[in-house]
Amino acid sequence: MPEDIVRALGYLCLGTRLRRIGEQVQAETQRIMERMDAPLQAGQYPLLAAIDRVGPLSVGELAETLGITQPGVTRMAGLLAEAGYLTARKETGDQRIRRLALTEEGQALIARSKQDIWPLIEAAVRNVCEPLGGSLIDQLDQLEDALAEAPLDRRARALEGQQP
Amino acid sequence: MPEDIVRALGYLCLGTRLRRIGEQVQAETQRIMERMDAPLQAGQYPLLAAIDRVGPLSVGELAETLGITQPGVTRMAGLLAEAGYLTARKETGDQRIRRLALTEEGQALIARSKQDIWPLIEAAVRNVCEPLGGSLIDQLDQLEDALAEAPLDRRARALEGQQP
DNA sequence: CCACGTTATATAACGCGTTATATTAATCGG
DNA sequence: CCGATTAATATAACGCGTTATATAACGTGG
Repeated sequence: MPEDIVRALGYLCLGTRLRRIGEQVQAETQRIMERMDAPLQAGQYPLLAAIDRVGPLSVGELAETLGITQPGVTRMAGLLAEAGYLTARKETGDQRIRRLALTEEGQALIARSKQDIWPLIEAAVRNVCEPLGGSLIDQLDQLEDALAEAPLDRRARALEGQQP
Repeated sequence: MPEDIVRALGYLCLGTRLRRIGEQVQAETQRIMERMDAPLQAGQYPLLAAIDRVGPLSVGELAETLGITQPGVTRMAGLLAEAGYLTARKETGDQRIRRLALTEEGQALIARSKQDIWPLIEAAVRNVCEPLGGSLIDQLDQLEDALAEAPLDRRARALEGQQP
């Protein structure tokens, strides 16, 4: 079995490595959500959660809140609107601004997620992260090892039932 | 200024967040490399570095070593070959295997990178990471704050000259 | 009051990862 | 020794981020 070069290069490949671990975590999160019949991609929930938390937001405000660029928000919001979870209406006063709000289905989806799905995901991620200690690189090492030993969806399954 | 929802959601958005930080780190690394006239994308160097380290590798071996999927390697290797840094020749014996080796230019690029570029990048990343302490989430918080205060390329500029 | 700069959003093209599937070479069992 | 299975790579299509640029609405100064 060949060595993991990205891990071996350490600080030099930190960006590549964070992305790689992030993709892994997100893919495993996705598997948990599919098992819970969540209809969206894992990365789409933060947009809905932001609106749920502070009320209708513009495209630009969402970009800031989510930490991604404006074209990314425009596209993601388009998909969520098409799927029926978001509506847009032009701001009265400033017609440039499109204010995005949750539809009934959007609100229902968030309610269900908060109730049944997010606690499970958070417990699984917490479960894999909490034993970690030491420096960031050490912790990422340990995180990857821990994920290899037991992926999140397996941990989620093990934790089911003992959640509130 | 709206709150950062991905940060606020904590463990629930760990995957999204690691990807986001990884993209940021890689983009800043890219800026350092451009300033040093490095001809490639930051993410392409691990492939070359792997071959430099252990000699010519097959597509499958590279996928394992890099921790990405085989189609990703096929494409990246195609681009690097087109750019003149890699050559492929069929394995004598097993004609299915394409063994990838560095060209003269590839070797020269790696030599220059090892000499002038990688130490600078590693110093910059180490500079931003070493002050971090505490749990993984805390460390990622601090990492993002530290990057916001001074991006890697600025740190690299400050560190230039005092590198070996 | 309107031409011009600014702001908000949209569109286009690309980077780099993924999954699913096709293609070709090797191997194995009857 | 040939047909079926397995293994290695390639191709296609998509996800989700980016940068660069276009469009449309707002505000302002000559």
